[in-house]
Amino acid sequence: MKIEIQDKEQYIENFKELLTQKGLRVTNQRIAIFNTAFGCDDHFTAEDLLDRARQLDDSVSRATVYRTLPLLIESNLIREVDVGKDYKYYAANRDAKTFQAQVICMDCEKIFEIDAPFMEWYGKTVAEKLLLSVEDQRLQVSARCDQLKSKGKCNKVTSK
Amino acid sequence: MKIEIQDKEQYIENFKELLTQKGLRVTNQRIAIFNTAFGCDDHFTAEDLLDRARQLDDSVSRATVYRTLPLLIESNLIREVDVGKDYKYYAANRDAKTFQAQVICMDCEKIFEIDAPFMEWYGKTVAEKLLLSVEDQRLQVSARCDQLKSKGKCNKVTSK
DNA sequence: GGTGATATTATTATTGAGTCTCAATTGAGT
DNA sequence: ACTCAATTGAGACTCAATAATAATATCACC
Repeated sequence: MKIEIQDKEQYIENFKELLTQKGLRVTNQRIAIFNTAFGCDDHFTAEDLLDRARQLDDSVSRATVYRTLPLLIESNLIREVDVGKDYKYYAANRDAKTFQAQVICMDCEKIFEIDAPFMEWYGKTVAEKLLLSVEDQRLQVSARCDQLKSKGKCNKVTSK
Repeated sequence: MKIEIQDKEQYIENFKELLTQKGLRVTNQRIAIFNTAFGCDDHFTAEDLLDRARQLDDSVSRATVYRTLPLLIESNLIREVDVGKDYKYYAANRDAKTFQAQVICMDCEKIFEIDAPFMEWYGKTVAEKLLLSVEDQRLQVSARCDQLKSKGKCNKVTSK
């Protein structure tokens, strides 16, 4: 689909602009990392991103991936998803949607993100009662996909 | 207060019973770790627990703390609290209350736990729509205690 | 009380995600 | 093309947590 490609071109232009605006350089590595991250349809870890980015540019190093991730998050091109594991997941922000709830299957590690505006209000209310100002919040649901598996709909991921 | 002490005695008896029921031994180290963990009024990390347990019994090792923690959790004597840091917090379960929401102050790392039955229902509903069965869930709120600090009520913790 | 099989332990080494250092390289303005 | 500060990759490092191992304690039986 042509529109998708044009979309991506536009996003990469935005990314380049953001870099120059911040006085940062447009390097091959940053572009490779951006293209990889933004091209991912699923949730990915920093290590996933490293592996995939190296397929575009094998000079990309782990340090650069970790250095570029905050840039991509800050510019709202990707989002960080903490599901209580000891590593973080990330996902491309292709549309303007925000999600406040994450459901993760403990078996296949598939992540579902859900818009939960009520929850946002709820957490804010709870925190304000404690005289705290909310910085960030999320509903984190750990689940199992027995039903999905029995229907053959569970995309079991290769073991890590 | 005498009642408190009796309570604790009863809990320690429960713990000893659980150990023997599982065919595990009642060792000095396990008792020291239990006493320390159950005696903590605040939230503590595994490392905190190690330090404090060693004040009772300096032979307690880090590995034993990490081995005993799951036992204490399984027997419902303490609970694990994941606040999105790269280490976990724990807290004694002195009463039968369960909490579904955690508010953590990003400045002083103080943790507030709140009973949020609505949240539990909400998460369950969300997961079931995805054909997933809920294993565990929590509302995680990251906040700042500016108001508490300005009132001198923020118990700033020593820097880690 | 002694004996042996078995748990349990402390010590040490290792893992794994993420960070830091620093010499070498590179992009962008001139 | 030249310059120089920004950026890089490689590898050492951190820190929480886990595994491996060899020493120690405990229990059942005598």
